[in-house]
Amino acid sequence: MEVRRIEPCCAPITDEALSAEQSQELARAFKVLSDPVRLRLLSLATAAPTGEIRAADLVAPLGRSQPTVSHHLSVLADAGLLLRDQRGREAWFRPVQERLAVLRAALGE
Amino acid sequence: MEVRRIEPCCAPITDEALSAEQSQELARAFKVLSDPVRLRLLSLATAAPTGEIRAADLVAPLGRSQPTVSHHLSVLADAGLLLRDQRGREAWFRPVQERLAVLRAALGE
DNA sequence: ACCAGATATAGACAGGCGTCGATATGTCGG
DNA sequence: CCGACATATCGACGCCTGTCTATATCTGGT
Repeated sequence: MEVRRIEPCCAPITDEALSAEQSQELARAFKVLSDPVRLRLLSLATAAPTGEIRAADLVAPLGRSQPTVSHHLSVLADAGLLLRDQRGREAWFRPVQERLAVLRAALGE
Repeated sequence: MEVRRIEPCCAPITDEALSAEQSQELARAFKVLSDPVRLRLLSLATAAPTGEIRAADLVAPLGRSQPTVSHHLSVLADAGLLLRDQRGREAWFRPVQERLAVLRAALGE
């Protein structure tokens, strides 16, 4: 999907007009959030009691195949929204609040 | 694109896990923001001195055809992010801050 | 009435993306 | 070592979406 790490790129879109490059970068970021599976993964990671989730535990609740879940986790990790922690053969993920904050800030206020 | 009016649908994704339906609705909303042309239209509307923009004035700056611009304006209007004001043969648009606030709230805090 | 301007609609095309099954890679336990 | 488990990668398929040209619709002025 051509995912890039989400970085602060511009003033809130309520403040001033975006350049072509800025709008492209922001659009890429929002595209990461534009899939229901990824949003659920993100919310499940945040809602987890321990603050982290294991990839294998997500396949059943999401009703998607293991490769599909793995794919979406990679997209979220590439964007910096999830931090991957490999422990032996298991992959654990925890959310990175600062990345979400970047997008929230881009929406104004 | 199956665009629906953006409405408050759920607690911030930082607070609790999303249901399948909630994640689908949120994903639809973010999909509207996942295109650079639409983000620019939105920011141009907000940055306009008078607080509104005319469709015809957006074709040249965006470098897209008139039908393409018209299409994206419709998507934004269907989502409720822009309010359409038809004046004779001209179409004027003004941003609706509350819709953006809904998405900002969904990102937490 | 007519013409020019502004916008919307229709249809077509290409590229992108989510999804899957099959398979590879890597890891732990016995 | 070897088998079971966890995850990643590959290749393919189908749908969705952004884009265009061409055309229709509507409005305002002359």
